[in-house]
Order: sequence, then C-alpha cells, then structure tokens
Amino acid sequence: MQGFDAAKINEIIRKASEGSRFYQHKQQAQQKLDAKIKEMLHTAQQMSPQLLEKATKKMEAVALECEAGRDLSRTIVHVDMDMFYAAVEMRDQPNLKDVPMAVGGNSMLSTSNYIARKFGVRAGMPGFIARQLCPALVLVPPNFSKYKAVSRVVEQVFAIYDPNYAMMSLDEAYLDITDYMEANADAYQAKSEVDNETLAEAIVREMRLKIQEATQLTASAGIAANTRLAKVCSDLNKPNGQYYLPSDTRAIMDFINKLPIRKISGIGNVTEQQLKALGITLCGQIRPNYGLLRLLFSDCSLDYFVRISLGLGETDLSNYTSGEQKSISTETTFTGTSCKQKLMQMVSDLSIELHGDMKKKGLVGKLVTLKTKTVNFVLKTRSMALGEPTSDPEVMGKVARKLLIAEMEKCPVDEPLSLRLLGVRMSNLSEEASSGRAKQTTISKMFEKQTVSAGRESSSNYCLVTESVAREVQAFHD
DNA sequence: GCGGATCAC
DNA sequence: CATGGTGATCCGC
Repeated sequence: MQGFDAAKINEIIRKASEGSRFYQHKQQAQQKLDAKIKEMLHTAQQMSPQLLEKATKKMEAVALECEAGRDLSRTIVHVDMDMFYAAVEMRDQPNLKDVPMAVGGNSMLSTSNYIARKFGVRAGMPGFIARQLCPALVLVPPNFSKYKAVSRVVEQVFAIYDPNYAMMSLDEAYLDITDYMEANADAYQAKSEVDNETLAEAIVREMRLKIQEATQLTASAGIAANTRLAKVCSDLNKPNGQYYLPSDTRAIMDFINKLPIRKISGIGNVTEQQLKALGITLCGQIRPNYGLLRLLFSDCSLDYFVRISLGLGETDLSNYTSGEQKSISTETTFTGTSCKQKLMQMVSDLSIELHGDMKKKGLVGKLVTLKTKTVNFVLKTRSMALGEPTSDPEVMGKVARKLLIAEMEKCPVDEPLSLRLLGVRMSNLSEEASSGRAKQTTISKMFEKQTVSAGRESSSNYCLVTESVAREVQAFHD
C-alpha cells in the first residue's frame, strides 16, 4: 500500500500553495497573529506577582463555584458517522470501495476515505492539491439530498434511545440516554455481563449496530457525563468504535488533565497558538495558569477555560434544540472580477435566492449585510438596517447593491474593487406575518420533508415542485 | 450596534 | 489555472 509520510505531504502542499494569493493572505494573517501573541507575552511579563496571585485567587473562586455545580447524573452520548459523505458514496458505488476517493469539488473536499487519507488527502483541502498528493484520487461530487435522506434514517435509530436527541449536523448528534438506561436496565443485564461492559456501553454498542443494519454505514460514539467530554470521546476509537468515560470526578480529571487543548470543541488554530505561547498545550495546564489567563483574556473566555479545566460541560440537550435561527445568508465564490455590472447582477441574484430560502422558512429580517472578499482574500461586511422586516428580494437587493456601490466608490479609479466572493445576509429575524401566508409556509415545510426523504435529486427541482404543489394545496384549502 | 475574528461542520 | 458555504458567537471600538 502506497502512502506518504507527513514531511512529504507537507512538502507537496507547500509547493502547490506557495506564491498563490491565498497563501500570501494566510501568511499575512499569521504574521498579524504572531504580533498579537508577542504583545500578549509582553503584557504577561509585566505582571507583578501580587497581581497574579490576586487574579489566581479570583479564578479559583470561580472554579470552586463551577465545581459545586458539577452534574454527573446524566449519561450523554456523542454519535458521529464515520467519513459520512464518502461512506455513503462507497456504499452506493462498490467500485469506490478500494480506491482512494473524496467527496467534493476542485476547490474544496468535504471528506475523504481512509485510503485517500494515507496520501494526506483531508476534508477542507482543495481538490486540485489533493490530486497532486494522490493522482489516482477519485473525486465524487456531493449529493446532499441523498445524505439528508440517510441522515433521517439514522435519526430514527436515535429516537429509540432519546426522543429529544440533538442533531448537530447531518452526521453528528448528542443523545441523553439516562432515561433509557433506567427504563431498560434489565433487558441489557445479561448482555453487558457477558461482554464485561457497563450498561451504557452495551446500549451504545447496540445503537451503533442498529445504525449499521439500517444504513450499512458505521458510526463512532463517545459516552460521558456531558457533551464536551462525549464529543472528545467519540473521536478516540474512530472508525467504528466507541469510548466510555466513567462519570466520576477522579476519572474525568485524569482524562482531561492529559488531553491536548486542541481536542476541545471551540479551541481552534488561533486559540491553540495563543495558549501554546503561554506554555499551555494540555487541559491540565490551564489551572496552574489561572492567574495569567485571567489577566489576558475576557470574562467570557475565562468561564470557558475554567469549565474546560474541570472537565465540565453541557448536560441539558434542550440548550441545543430550543434556539431560534438568528441569521440567514447566501454567498458565492467566482473567478475574480471588477466588472461593476457583473457584480451588481450577482448581488441581485443572491437577493432572489435568499428570498427563496427565507420564504421556505417563513422568515423576515431587518438587517441587510453585504459580504465581500477581494481577490486577495480580504473579507469585509457592510450592513444597513431596514425600516421594517422583509424578505422582499427587491428591497434586500436594493440595499445590498447600495452597500456594494459604496464600497466600489471607496476604491481609486486606477485600482477598482476586484472581488472573488459576494454574499447577502439577513439578520434581526422574525417570523413572517401570519394570516394566509403562514399556512402556506407550514404546508411547504410539510411537503419538504416528504420530498427530501423520497430522495429527490436536485434541490432546485425540488424547490419548484414544492412551491407549485404547495400553492395547489393552498388553493384547495381556500 | 457594527465589523472583524474565530470556530464548527 | 486553482483554496467553500452557512450559521453562531465573541471582542474591541
């Protein structure tokens, strides 16, 4: 089996990227971050021991309070389908099973199979670089309606174990199986004793098997006292595995203390670098640095860091499912252009598309935001509030165009605004006014589910079908 | 409140 | 030749 070591992979990626505007922008961003970190370290150096001690005490007080609220009573499961999109395609096209393949396009991969990963082909990587890493790579365009349909099947399995499961995306969910465990303990008694497993482990193993029977796809799972820990655990025995972290404080602290901070959801590349500069790479190194952190980060971050350092996390899944949508947007990337006519036309088209999405969800909004990305990858947003909420494509388009013109006029004539991305977003959302319209929205929603689960191919097709049929149904009601 | 930054998927 | 789209949240000003 052919494959590359990390050094070789990085070399190929560097050669393919080097010199591109994307790479240049990325390096600029990194320099900015380096400067910010340097400044942070400078601040840290000037802290007096007294100040540090005081800050440490305050943080310890917060930690004490958090510790008092520790809830070990729930059993939370994080389930994650293995290389989901790629797995679906491999299932449906057996010739893809033993070749390196990825789902995505020339500009971006959503996921790759394990053969492709040996060559360094990863999610988030552009297709043209992936091909350089692995010339034999088979690229499969994504088929989201199919993935949605598969996801619905998986959801039905989730519902058995927790009717209030929280889907986080098409291939990921949290479940609280505490009630199921209590209600079904007896049924699993023999099974879990034979395999020397806890009740939770036996239940989750069975759930993963049910998913596999229903979809021919494998899933991995993490079992722990809260969502933060469960999420980390689901990654540990991937693919087709599970990891159980017992719900006692000692076990949790042993686990968290040696865990790299980057494994925590919410700690990304930037935060990792910042913390690394402070000598923090493991979660266990957060608490000894409480004072330092308190003097460098905001209150909000501090609370977050304290909870991570104690292995605390969310235990109430309704916090994931109850929220209302806060913004809705459409954006598109294209080959860079400074042609004003083209750019203006695209903004109008985006507004129409956005209107369609808002209509489907019965949403209206008050704040229009235009998003731009220059050919040098510099992002900007400009927004303007409306007098009253709307989803009217003309109104949204007019305001968005106005914002675009203002940006174009800021540029000197000899250096016109040259863009590679445009986006329109609506926020300050509310529900579309009721009366006859709301009814139609509801009916559209009902029909959407049926259409999608029937596996309709093109989303634009489905859109047309949905709306025309919804109108008929509405006419019938009238 | 706005715009930039960060993050997840 | 060439690096996505959607939504959320936090921070500084």
